[in-house]
Amino acid sequence: MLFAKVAVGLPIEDTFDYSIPESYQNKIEIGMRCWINFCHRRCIGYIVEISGKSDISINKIKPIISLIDDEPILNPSLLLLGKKVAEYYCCSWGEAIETTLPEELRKGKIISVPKRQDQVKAPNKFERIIIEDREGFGRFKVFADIIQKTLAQEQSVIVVVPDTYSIEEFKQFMPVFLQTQIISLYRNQPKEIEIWQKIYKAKTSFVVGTRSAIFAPVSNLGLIIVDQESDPGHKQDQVPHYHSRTVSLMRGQIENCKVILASRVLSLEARLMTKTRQTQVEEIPPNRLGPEINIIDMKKLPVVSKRHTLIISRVIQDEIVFSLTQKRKILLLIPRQGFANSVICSNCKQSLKCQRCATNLAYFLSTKSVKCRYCNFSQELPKICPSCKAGYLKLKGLGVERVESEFARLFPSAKIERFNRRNLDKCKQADMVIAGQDIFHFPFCFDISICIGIDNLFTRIDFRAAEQTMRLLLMVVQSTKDKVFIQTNFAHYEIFSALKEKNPLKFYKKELKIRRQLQFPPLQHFVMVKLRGKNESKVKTQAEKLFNLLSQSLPTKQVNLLSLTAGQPPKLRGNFYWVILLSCKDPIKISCWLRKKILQFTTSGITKTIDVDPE
DNA sequence: AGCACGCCGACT
DNA sequence: GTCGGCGTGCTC
Repeated sequence: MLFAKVAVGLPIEDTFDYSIPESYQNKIEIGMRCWINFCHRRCIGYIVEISGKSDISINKIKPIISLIDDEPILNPSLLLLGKKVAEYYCCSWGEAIETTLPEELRKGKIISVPKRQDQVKAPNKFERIIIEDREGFGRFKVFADIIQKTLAQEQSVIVVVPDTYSIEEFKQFMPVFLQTQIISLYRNQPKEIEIWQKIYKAKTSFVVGTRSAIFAPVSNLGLIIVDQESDPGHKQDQVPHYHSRTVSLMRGQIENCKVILASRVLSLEARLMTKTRQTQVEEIPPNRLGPEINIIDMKKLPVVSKRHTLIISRVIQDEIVFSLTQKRKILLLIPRQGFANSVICSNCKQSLKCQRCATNLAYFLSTKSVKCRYCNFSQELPKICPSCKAGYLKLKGLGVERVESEFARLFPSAKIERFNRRNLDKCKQADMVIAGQDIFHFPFCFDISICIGIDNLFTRIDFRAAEQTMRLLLMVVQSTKDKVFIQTNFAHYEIFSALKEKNPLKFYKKELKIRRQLQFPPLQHFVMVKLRGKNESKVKTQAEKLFNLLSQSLPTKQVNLLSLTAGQPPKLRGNFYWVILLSCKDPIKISCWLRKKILQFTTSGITKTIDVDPE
């Protein structure tokens, strides 16, 4: 009698034993998919072990219905990677396996894969390399050299970038002979299965893709590059909430290969790694003297009138006029969407709220509508206040659309273009480009850059707010030749003096010190347990109950239970949220215990999700 | 996660 | 009496 241990893509801890019918006994291999009857349903199982015995009583064991694959579609190292991801990110092995696979394969689509030959691999070792590219794009030359060497040794390369646009960008920075070898990979792309299959079959491949590409089924892996490693696009927004940086290091260790983490502005996580001896650090210095940096203190500006608050200060306005006559290229950065942040009643002072979320609706001029930034709910702008039926509605908080219309009025002769990902060519010819943070996905360079409306980026109650703002502003500095203007009400903040002194390291040193004092990431890992449900008070009481349960049974002193708070925002898409925050040195220590606690804590109407290293 | 089982209230 | 609401627990 032969038994297979099978993992399923459900949030359940164990693998399950199934008997293997006679006809499959000499065909079955670890890493194949099969159909099984599980919990009154037919579902897909992933074979992770084959054994002559089982600890489960024989009358409970059901047979495998059928094998889906002729050959394993998961090789041993990908199975092991799935296991590590599950342990670290606190999900089941089956769930982790499923995130490594394209959707059609998770649904049972049959594909043919060749028999895997034993990998003949040059002796390699796990190596961690960190590159900070302060030049802006100089790292691509370094990448091209090492990629070429790796491919020449008949080893595969995986490059992970934060979004699909960056795949194209990466391609363009490669020399032509490498460009032609690139296979783009991202979830739900056309012909995803064919491409996946092609990568599986090839002896070596050069894959460039978004975060899921870290699971590409390449053979003979020799190099992983995580580019723009500090970009939030590297974090998966569904369970398991994995991060390309973390998974790339896991895979590098399993497959004994080089892992390069690179960025124009490194994350604090990567910065901390540079302090250890096992990490090789390379810095690409800027190839020119940086721009002059001007911090405009809005508190010191004269108030013109209460009605007309100035969008930009006089200094900046003069600078723009002058620069336009000199035909210099201007960037106006305003990282806020829409026309106005919120819509407030002049009588009852209530702002328009989303029906499904605890959020303010923002006004969009282009569609003359109000929209929720979280759930995309939108409606026409009401004429009168819906809550008091009196008074009129006022627009508050400037967004990019308002800035655009104001600038068109202020500088009628200038060619102003609002940046989006489809009008690159127009932006290249414009005098002035108005853009949000997404501008930095493209290799633009400006003479003058102006940053406004950034105050609420770093005053957010989020421990990463300062770091993220610094990252954005440093990217502005890197992309500017002559002058940078930053308009703020908080000119005395540390972040600005570090920028002005051109000493970002001063900021990062201090920031790391604060994180160390508070025992925050990257020195500790956060683990977030989110509870969600339709009934507000029930979510709250259950969250309190779970919090108390956890506090009574903390496994070791290394695990800290930090807080129980309402979600941010507290209501989203009709669900109320409560969040329990834990911290620890090593998530693996926490996840097994946490999963058990949470699995035994079942309450109907409430969904729990775990996010390790939340953004 | 799904889905069956079981325990209570409303109703022909 | 019994239909169905949802809370609880199991899945090889």
